[in-house]
Amino acid sequence: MTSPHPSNANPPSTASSSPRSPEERSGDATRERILDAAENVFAKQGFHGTSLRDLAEAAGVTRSLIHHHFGSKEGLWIAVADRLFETYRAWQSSILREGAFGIEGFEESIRQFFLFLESSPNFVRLRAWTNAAQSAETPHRDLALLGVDRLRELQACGEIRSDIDPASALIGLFNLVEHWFQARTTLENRLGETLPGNHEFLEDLVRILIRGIRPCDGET
Amino acid sequence: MTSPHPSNANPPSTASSSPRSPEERSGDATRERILDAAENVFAKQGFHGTSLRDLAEAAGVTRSLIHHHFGSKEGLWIAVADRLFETYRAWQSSILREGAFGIEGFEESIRQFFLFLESSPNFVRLRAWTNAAQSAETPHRDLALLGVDRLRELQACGEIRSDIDPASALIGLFNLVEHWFQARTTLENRLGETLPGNHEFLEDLVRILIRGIRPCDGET
DNA sequence: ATCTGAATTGGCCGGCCGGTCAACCTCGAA
DNA sequence: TTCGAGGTTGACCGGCCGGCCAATTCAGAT
Repeated sequence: MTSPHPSNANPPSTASSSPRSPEERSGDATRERILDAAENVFAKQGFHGTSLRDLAEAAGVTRSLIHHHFGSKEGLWIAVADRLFETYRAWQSSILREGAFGIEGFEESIRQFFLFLESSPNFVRLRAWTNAAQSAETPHRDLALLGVDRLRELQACGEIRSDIDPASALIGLFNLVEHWFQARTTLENRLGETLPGNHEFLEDLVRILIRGIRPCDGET
Repeated sequence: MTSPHPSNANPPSTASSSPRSPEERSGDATRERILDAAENVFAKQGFHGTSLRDLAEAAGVTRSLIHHHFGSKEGLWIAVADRLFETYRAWQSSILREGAFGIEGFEESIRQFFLFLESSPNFVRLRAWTNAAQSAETPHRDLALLGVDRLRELQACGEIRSDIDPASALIGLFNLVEHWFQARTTLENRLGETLPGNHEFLEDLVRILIRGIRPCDGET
């Protein structure tokens, strides 16, 4: 954003903490309000299932204002996706970089990723929409490949069985956790009370995956 | 001004531009043709991303004809989904009922399900859309619960470790396979040539899952 | 030959879509 | 006090949407 006067970058009214103030004329606050509302609506209805009028009503603003701040419906969608994905990227990066090494680090990654998705239903649903549309999406090759490298190191140390591709293990981890939340509604319909709770499933999943990728006794 | 005399205003009888096939006047054949085309378009673009005009053009018919045969856009969507889902149901049923017993039967189920999804990309994509929309969908509780029972029997025989919920194992199986195909495009962007091929991933997946759910030596 | 009913068509409708525009409001800088 | 820039609004546009309908075609029964 090009600002003609960057020297004085104070918030306009210092004590505007009241959330429902009708004199909220701050562009930044309005942007945030639109983003928050759009995130919920887009996550629920997808891009094509959502109209600009839906978004304007949810945010309590006029259509023109959305266009003023985000240029177009697609611009708003991208802004929503970028914000959600940036949160995710930061999370994943911290998991991969500061996570403990060894097989315990792998287990911890599963739990962390599970808890993150559990706390971000909008992210899960937006991912489901982009999955269905098979949209290009930002690559993040670096982080994914970093994860594969981590597993490859573990494999070299004999912590992971040698007869599987580390990429398969990584994909399995991410797919299992992500699809658990994406398919939860469908699974509830099909399994009813037989469906495990979130934490029960997480523990079973960790048990299965950890034993599944470890070498057998005496195996290198 | 619109002419209020529709009786003989503009006779379009002379020289119809597109010569339709003379024998193609069978209602059933047309229905099938519309269903086939709609399956491809819906799978690619989803319900809200597809217009009746898209569908008519893809099927080579007029909009009115679609309305005549299926009542509405939603009726066509449901017809497409029903046809795909019925194929899937028959498959799953045969897998669960005639599949070999024992842990080999479980392994065989993974492979069968994998091959089925590999051969039905439209089914995979339609499932992705319904997942994202979290639409109700037909329950099929019976088949899912039958699978859980199968695994519970195996667990009682000591073929499956006792410290996991059979439902978790079943969900893991289905989620892994289905999400592999649903997320394949995204994974290609992220992993590039590091992404395993279909069959390599299937074999790794079987290895991980089978060892992951088996009891340890000496364990009941 | 005639009738009949389903298959099929083009044209039309009201309504919603995303987007644009000129104006208005508000407030801080000059 | 003036001024201007950004925030905000409502009205408006052309176009596409799903759906509806009267008219036409045609295969097969009578």
